[in-house]
Amino acid sequence: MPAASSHDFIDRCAWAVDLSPEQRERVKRVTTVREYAQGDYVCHKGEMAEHWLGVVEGIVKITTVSPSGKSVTFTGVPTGGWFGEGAVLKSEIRKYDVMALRRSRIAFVPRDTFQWLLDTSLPFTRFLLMQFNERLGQFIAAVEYERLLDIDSRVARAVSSLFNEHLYPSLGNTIEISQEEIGLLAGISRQRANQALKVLEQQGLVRVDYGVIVVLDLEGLRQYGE
DNA sequence: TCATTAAATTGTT
DNA sequence: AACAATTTAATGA
Repeated sequence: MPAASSHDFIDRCAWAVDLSPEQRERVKRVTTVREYAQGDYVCHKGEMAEHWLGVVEGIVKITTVSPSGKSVTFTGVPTGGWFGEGAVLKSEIRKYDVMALRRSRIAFVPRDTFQWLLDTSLPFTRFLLMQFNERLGQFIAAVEYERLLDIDSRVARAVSSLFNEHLYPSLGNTIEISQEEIGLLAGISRQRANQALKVLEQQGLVRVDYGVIVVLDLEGLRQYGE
């Protein structure tokens, strides 16, 4: 079914540029793409991980349930981001839930192909190492942000975590995201997201346009509230 | 290119 | 949650 042209997004992935034509061909052949509506779950905690997942278009959020029972967002993953490598690598179950914040298309790379790339491509292995390192950084930031009760700070974190030049290189300093989606991401109401974004805009950290957020001071955004 | 309209998003209560 | 205002995108003259 998948004509080569329908999987062109593979060519634009940072981890694919250094693959051999044969490797890329195999990836394109076995990769499937599924579409999800807003609010749909891409995968659930506890499921066996059979695929490495990429956001072809849209945005998803990765959440876990804290011991106290409340849902806490680990991070959002925008277009161009890949996730789920941890569970695939170790043939484990998913450690989190993944929900689409808007209509999104998700790519599924089968586990055996993922393993094969790891075995045969040094550039791919390097990419994965980088990805793990960046995610570790995000995790550390998330642990700190857990104790931040201030809503404005949490929104600042949620937005700044979307801007990572290694994990999501295609993003630049602008992201198309509505305030409702910010609310979903940060676990707050759209109204409160609107309020928080105004505060951040007044501080000169972001510019809020129609359906768009432009980051003016990424470092300031990351450190906001500390 | 401009005007009209519908849909999405934002501002406010 | 509801409503009004604003912006965008699509349509057709």
